[in-house]
Amino acid sequence: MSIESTNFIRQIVARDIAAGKNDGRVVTRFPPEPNGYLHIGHAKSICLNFGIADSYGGACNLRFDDTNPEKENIEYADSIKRDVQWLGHEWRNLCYASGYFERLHGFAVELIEKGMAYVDSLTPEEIREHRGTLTEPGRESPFRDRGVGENLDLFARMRAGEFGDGEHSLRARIDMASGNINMRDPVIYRIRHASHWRSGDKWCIYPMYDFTQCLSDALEGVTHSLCTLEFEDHRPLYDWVLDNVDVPCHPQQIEFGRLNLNYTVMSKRLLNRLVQERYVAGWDDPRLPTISGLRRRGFTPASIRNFCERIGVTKSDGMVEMGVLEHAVREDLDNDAERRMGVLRPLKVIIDNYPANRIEELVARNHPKRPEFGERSIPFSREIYIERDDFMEDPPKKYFRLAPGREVRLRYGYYITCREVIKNEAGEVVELRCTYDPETKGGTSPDGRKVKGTMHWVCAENAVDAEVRVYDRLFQSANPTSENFLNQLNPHSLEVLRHCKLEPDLANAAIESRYQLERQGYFCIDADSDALHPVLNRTVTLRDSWAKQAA
RNA sequence: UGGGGUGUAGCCAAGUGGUAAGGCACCGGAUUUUGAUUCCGGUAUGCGCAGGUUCGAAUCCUGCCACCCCAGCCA
Repeated sequence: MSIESTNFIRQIVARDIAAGKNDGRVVTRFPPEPNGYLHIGHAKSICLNFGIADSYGGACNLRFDDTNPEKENIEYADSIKRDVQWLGHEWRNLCYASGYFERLHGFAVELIEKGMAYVDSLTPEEIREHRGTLTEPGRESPFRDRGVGENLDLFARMRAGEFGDGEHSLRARIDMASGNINMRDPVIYRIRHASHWRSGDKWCIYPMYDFTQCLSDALEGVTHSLCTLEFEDHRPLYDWVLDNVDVPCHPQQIEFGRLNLNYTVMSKRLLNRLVQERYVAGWDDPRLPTISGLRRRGFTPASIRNFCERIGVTKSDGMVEMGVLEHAVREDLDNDAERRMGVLRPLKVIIDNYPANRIEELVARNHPKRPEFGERSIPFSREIYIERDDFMEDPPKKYFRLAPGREVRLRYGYYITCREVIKNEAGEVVELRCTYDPETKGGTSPDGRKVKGTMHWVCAENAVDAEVRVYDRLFQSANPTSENFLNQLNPHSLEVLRHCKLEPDLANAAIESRYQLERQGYFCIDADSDALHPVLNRTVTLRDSWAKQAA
């Protein structure tokens, strides 16, 4: 059920193909920096880039934009590859900006030779002072007019390691008076005596983003270089570099709005803090909007792809409601997940007129609408568990679950009627005594009498004891800001339920397999499970019009 | 007082001069052994605001307003 939308970027690509631009080729790339884990916002970019390549017979590269050795590492790079693949995409080439370091250096030399770049010996602070402000032009560096020979010599010595970090930098010679601050002689190389996760200690000068991105794109023959809105005013620089150096092609940068999702944060910096400072259990904490977190939570790749398709791609920066993502998983899992029964907050029910030693097997469908999913048998006996919420001693109007004297249907089981309520000394209901109607096996009565409620249940004797982790939004605020986000954490974002009772079939469920627990929601078997003790994550609840009505 | 963007329903989003698609959410109703799913129906006399052009404007013009991004040797 994948919808292929059109959007302004696809229109540009289609138009370019029709016009014969780039000989009709389409090459895109997804260029993450390996300094953190991917999140749902990256998924939007991944789906866009790979999706366009797919539908126009092109190719998409995965390229690590690894020009800042101090922040990057291989763990991040590995996680990125894993996540892209899990989402279901295949890159044509696996590339690294660091793989272009030698050629990038050559382009820098070319710029110097043309008098379009110079070695500046101002300190970082002085450079900042010279840059001017948003409303005032910058001032030229006293080193701006150094001769080509001197620049070449200094740049060579920068590379050779003769200088310390920050002593010199290489700057593009553009326009210190430009209204666009990115054009005020941007630094394109800096000295950093740091070892790089791929190139080791080979380099002590590293190219900056603006110099690297456009040239990497050109070297890979990228036709459409898609990035987010904040790079819009870098585009003149992107084009300047490509226009002034001898490259095989000139990719077109196109910007789109990044994804914002309410009740969560998407910034890598903030996510990193949540992980490093232990507000969550790791990058794959199911409460996080990271790909690995969503995966552990039970989201499917298809649901994420459909979500990305549905929210569209535009230049307006909007805030998408979490409900859209939730709808996407429900839709996918409703179709694909097998059904089981499980009781999260058990209440014991004893069926007085059912023989004490008898256990019978009842037949349940694994999916209400897909017979090919088959059937399973579930045990039934005198003692069962039902959900505490499914009983009320003094029910409100329109409540059609169990109550004193009421008859309900046990799904795939019998009709039972509540005869007696057993309480402890504190007055809490601890047990129900019921009777069943032997004529209603399977859930229908020969006399055709109607019962309003159908409830899930689990046979007490054979139930599997499980831990279930139920999640709520990580933040209480729809739009947590970087200043207040720690204060906005939702203290109830994780609730661990122990001694939940599942039907026996679930004892052997595979890690990462997904089920619908009928009437409750979709759940995913967590990696913390062991043979005796499954752990489930609740991905999302079912829609619940009763909860809405009761509230 | 600089530069670059964006404004269509509660949220996303089509629309490219011919009379406001679709999705999510929401509200009705039907079916239902999951209060689920599914199915039907409803929800902008209105497109940031004000003028103008035109037989006709969300689309073109003018002026305003609001919001977002930019002053890392981060990406």
